[in-house]
Amino acid sequence: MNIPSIKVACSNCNLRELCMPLGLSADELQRIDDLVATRRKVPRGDSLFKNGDKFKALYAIRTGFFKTCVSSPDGRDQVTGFQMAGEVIGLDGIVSDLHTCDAVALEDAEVCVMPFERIEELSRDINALQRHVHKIMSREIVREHGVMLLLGSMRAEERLAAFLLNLVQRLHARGFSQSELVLRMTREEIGSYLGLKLETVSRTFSKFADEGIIEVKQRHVRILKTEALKLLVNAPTCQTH
Amino acid sequence: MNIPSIKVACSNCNLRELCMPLGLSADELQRIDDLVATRRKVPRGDSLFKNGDKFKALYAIRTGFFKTCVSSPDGRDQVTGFQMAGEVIGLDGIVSDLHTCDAVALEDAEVCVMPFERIEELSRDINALQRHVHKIMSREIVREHGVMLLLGSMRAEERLAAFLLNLVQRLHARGFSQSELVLRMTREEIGSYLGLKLETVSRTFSKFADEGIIEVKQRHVRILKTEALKLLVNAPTCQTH
DNA sequence: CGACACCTTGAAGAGGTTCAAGAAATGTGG
DNA sequence: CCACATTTCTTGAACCTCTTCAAGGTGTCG
Repeated sequence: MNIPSIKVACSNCNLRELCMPLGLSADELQRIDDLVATRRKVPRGDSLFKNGDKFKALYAIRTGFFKTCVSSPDGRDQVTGFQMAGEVIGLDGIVSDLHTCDAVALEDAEVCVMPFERIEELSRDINALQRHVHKIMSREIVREHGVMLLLGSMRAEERLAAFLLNLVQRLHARGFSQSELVLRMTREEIGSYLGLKLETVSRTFSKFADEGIIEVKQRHVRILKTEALKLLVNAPTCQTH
Repeated sequence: MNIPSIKVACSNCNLRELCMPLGLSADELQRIDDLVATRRKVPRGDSLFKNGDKFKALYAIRTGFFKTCVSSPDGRDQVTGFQMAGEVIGLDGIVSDLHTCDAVALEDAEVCVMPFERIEELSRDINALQRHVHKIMSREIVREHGVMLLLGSMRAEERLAAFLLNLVQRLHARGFSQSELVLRMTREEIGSYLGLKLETVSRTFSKFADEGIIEVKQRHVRILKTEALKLLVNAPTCQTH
């Protein structure tokens, strides 16, 4: 009775409410268990998939932390997102049957492999799953709208403030602290995501620390004044008129 | 026999190959005709939907030109895309049942209203439609990755060059010229999309014109050296080492 | 024709980058 | 377990791109 405990099953996964729809019948739940073909471990630094890889599956992150990044023909690259437990990656591959970005584990990770054919098959039968898949994709579109707003119209401090608030908010939803976090990515990766150079990220961290808004020790960040960060995001270039 | 000619029908729409899947059976095609509930005219300057509106349908653009834009709580806004005939808008509304951006017609437009409930219903039966919906959403995600790369790592000239190339390429796919185009948006809207100020957009247009790469007369642009634009996009800050 | 929106151009200024050097942490191999 | 190599982070100073502010020109529509 302990060997079957290895069995991959959404029904008893504590992340289910993050990556699967709610309110499924017992029968539907059982069928969804079959969705996850296997699990796959990805050691820190390895890629789950790369630009150009054939698209076969979506991946639900069980543990660990990822970044996704695209690169232009001339070698520049851009981090398009950081993903944590319960989030789904691989959506970029659907349109052309090839992945168009790299997904790199920033710490040892494990993902649930959900073959896309099977997702499509099942979501024809289970309305809640169909709706769920649509929502996941729409959520990603809306998230990217937010990043475009950030990249297109915010200044360095606002970008970093928005970044920190977004991270703690997502971590908090997973039971972690609202005020303390450990960055899993380098300053350079943060900079790439935010459209800034690593020096600017570092300087801005220091500035926030000087102002008593946060405490920074390498990758350990403690937020002392959440309100100050929120103010920074919503009140741009100090217009008081 | 001429009143029914008003009937909304994908099966005899010349844009079908842009917004609908290929290789449908006659039967499937007939059922897809029912997808489009109505058409809706949107005069220039009006919104098709606004941030906060209830999400009910996706819209396929039949004629005209749209911009979509999001805005932050403090009033900044960001153009997230420009859409033309054959493209589908409204995907942002799926996740929360509310639209999270505005879709504004930049010229008199007409759209096909496709109630989302009906899309979901039909795509459970017609595999090609299901796959198509997934691809449309994935395509939007990939497009936004490209915009993030542009906003995060390109300089003004590269951004504008990429923007022009993208526009003509899409226009060309619709049977228009490869080298001549009429901008439907203001410099300010271009700037918002590209993360630049309108003056920078204007100056960069002038610079390209001085260099003989394009001709600009207000909103009329003629591309004289496509290759020069492509070079600008792929060869950044003149690194030759 | 006049009002309004849109576009262009110049000059000064700011925010972020680049280049450079050194400090701190991390990992590796003996 | 320590020493060394490597990666990551911080900070300063000079520079550059884009922005801001301002003024004038162009086009359009009632």
